[in-house]
Amino acid sequence: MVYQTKTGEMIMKKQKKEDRRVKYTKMVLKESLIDLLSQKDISAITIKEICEEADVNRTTFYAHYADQYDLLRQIEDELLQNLKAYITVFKQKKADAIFVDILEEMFEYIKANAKLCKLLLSKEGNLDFQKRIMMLVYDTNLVAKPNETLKKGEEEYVYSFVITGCVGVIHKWLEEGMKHSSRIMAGMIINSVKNLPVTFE
Amino acid sequence: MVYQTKTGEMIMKKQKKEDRRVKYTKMVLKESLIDLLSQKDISAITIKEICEEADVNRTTFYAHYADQYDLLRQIEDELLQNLKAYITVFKQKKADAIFVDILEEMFEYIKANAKLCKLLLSKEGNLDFQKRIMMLVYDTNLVAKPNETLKKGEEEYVYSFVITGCVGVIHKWLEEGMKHSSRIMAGMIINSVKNLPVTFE
DNA sequence: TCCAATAAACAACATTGTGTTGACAAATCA
DNA sequence: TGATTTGTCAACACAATGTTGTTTATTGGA
Repeated sequence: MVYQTKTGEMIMKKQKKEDRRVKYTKMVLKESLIDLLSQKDISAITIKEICEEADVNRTTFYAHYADQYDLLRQIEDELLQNLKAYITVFKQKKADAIFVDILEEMFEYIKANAKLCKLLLSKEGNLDFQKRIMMLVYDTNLVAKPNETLKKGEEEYVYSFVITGCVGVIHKWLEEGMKHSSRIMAGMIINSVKNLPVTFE
Repeated sequence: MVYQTKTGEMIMKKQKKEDRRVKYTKMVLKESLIDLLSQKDISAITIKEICEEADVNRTTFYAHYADQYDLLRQIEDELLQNLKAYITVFKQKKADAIFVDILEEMFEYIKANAKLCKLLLSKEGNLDFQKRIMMLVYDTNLVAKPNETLKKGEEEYVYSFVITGCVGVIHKWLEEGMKHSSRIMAGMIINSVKNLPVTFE
């Protein structure tokens, strides 16, 4: 058996091993769904449609995804993973970055992927995606050090408040065509939360 | 023609005129969908299923709703309208109610409808519903008087921040089985927002 | 480079859900 | 009661679904 090595290696191999055809297929299917999503709700999109637009056989679709929702989920995954990687790289490159810098960078990334982000956060969007953004923020330790004045158990609620609040602001920013700069938006959030019983970074 | 009167009267009549049979049909269909929603995602629920569970002919379903999503939307509508009415009545009954009282009452209402609220805010839930809750909060003037220290345009973002933040807190509260009392939750939100550049009531 | 193993893509299939139609029965309300 | 509305049912054509076995492309080792 080739794969009887360390888990890490296995995963590495699996990633590299993706067939050119598979790569292409997945790419066009993703593009097709994103395109259709800008026209109508995911529930109104059929697999037949996605495949016709992508010029891929329907059977091929089923070989990779269970349904439209599964495909969307993987699109979301990709975006979130890329964002995470982007922030990680930024943190390494600029070790002295403070919270506002990282937030600004986050807004920049969202801006660069505005079309997709807007779709995923649109009114037809899924609450699960919002939750996963929250988990990401949580994981990357953007929000930290709950104030000691808080009772135990309360801090979790303040976290929820802040993170969902941030998502709401991002959403509004996208909807209004990103009129303000990333720096201004980052500053606005800092300003909103600076008096909350949590501190950052 | 009977209905050639003032628009107001027409609507009144239309509302009152709902047939008992129609009422029953709509009721069982709503119950059926809510029941199915606790088992699986709305996208996996077929109209056939809903009708079988409700023991209603599929044709009858189509007489009232376009699809599952339309039915769900109307369930949401009903919940939001009832909440709005509930708060309005409370405000009239207790004219000296301050913000924390109204918030508490809101949590009480959500608690009384916990099963449905939880479903609608679950990870499969729709962002549109969240947005409509926000509109409701906005309409009932729960959040008011933006601080004059804010630049124009910024206040809107703080609104978004606060309201989505609140929804996040409600969500977490429901998910964790409503361990804290409504009063405590209301206090927690007040505590979170009291230092924000907005005031309440 | 070539060959064999592997996996992807495809066309055709039966199945299922959809949404609509028209005829009929039951319930409503004035 | 009698006119009207609404629900029911059977049947319909249609479209989307998910699975079958077969063909074709890619990869990695000799």
